[in-house]
Amino acid sequence: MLDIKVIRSNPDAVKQAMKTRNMDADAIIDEILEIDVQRRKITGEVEAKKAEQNADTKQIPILKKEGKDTAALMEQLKKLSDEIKILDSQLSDLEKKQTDILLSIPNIPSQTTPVGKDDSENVEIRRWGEPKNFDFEIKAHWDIGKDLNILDPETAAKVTGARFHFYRNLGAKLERAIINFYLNTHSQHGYEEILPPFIVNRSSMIGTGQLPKFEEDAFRLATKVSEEDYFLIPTAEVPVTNMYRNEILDGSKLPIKHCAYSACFRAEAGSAGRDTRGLIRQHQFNKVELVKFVDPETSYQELEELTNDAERVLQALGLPYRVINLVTGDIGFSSAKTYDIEVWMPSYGRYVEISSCSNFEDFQARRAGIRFKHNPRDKAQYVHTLNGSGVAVGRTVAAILENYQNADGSVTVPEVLRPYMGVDIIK
RNA sequence: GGAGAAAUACUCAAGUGGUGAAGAGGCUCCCCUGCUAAGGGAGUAGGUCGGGUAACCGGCGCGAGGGUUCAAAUCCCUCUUUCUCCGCCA
Repeated sequence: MLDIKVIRSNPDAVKQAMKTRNMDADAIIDEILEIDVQRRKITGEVEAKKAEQNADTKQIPILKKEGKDTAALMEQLKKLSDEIKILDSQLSDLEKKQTDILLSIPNIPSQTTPVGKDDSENVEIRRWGEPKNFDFEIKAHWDIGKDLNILDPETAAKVTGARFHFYRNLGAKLERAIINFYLNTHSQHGYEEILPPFIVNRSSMIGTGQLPKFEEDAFRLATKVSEEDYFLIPTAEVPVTNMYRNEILDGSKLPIKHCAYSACFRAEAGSAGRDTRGLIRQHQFNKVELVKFVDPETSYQELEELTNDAERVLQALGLPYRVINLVTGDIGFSSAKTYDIEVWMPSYGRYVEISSCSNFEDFQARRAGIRFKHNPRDKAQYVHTLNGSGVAVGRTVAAILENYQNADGSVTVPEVLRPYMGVDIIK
């Protein structure tokens, strides 16, 4: 959420920033400014009346004690009270409108995010590893998985529906090995491991920016567990970031770094027909997420380090990848700057996203109320939040099956995973 | 799922409709002291919103949201969480 004060003091800059996201927000910014003027005017009026009410109300017990008649004063105060009620309800309407609009405006891109229309203009930052040249006809991971009897989407289609998978045998074991390898690696590099709930309430979804705008992408539970709406998490970012919702953190504890495994659930509402085969685009997939809460002054340095931390596991697996800097027209709703890490996928003949590392600056922190103080007497200020996949597990399986496939249909297990798997080869 | 109790500041905790939400611990500062402890004194309701160049002024704020009332921590309703007991359960 943007700070209304920023919009108030610099509306043209905000409008311009939204244009770089391919969003014409001129009308909505003008509307919110008008609401803001109204809101502050009525706030002044109602607070003056409340001050008067408070002062006069205090007179009543004094007058009563003196044995004087309070009927006239009480009648007068009744009128004042009615006026306050009317103004209060106008005010809460305006506040709600203002908040609704603020929640629907995306973050302002960082100055270091390149301006560009769409993903075709994303800027490649670096590459690691060399895509392997195969001297046989390569197979896509879904065919490898089927032939080795380790991936079974057909049974999942019967049991659940499209875009779900059963993993079997060494496939299941490979997925589990990768999760363990990722968590072990990240927790050795200063990330405290978290195993979060996979269901969150509406406030948490708003806190990280999935709601109110993208409800159609989320799985909402139809069964009522409580009065609150419950959602399946689209990423561990949601529960882990919201761990500190409405808290004031001790500044000396920053940066706080967490890694978390979770299953992730996405409706993929707008992606019908895309990546329908294989593990690339599923309604449920596994991911290890990295989340950081940092001092605003260090957040861009922290983004570089977080990206490096995600890259580390791909390097250890020997999977070729590249890092790209997303342009303003391609970054996500809550992000100010995003690096995507794309892994080489032989069957696609190109790099495919396997991690997305973002600095949200104070956008999520303001929504979720996550602040810090260095000193108890300081004014609390918003932390900067960052997160990145470290990395997507299902896509890692796809990349391993394809990049490590052999002419005989078997798949070599990357060396770092062998202690977890107990085998060198899947055949 | 059933029954009961609770939620007030960093912690503990008093407060059954009325002018400033007690008190204690802790913390900060000061005094005393060669230093530390003990002792003495003062401060300490966070936070947020609005106004103001500022000092400051005002509103809100007792788990959350509504309601009653001139006035709500206090009365009523709904919800959330925690605890105790019963039932069920991996």
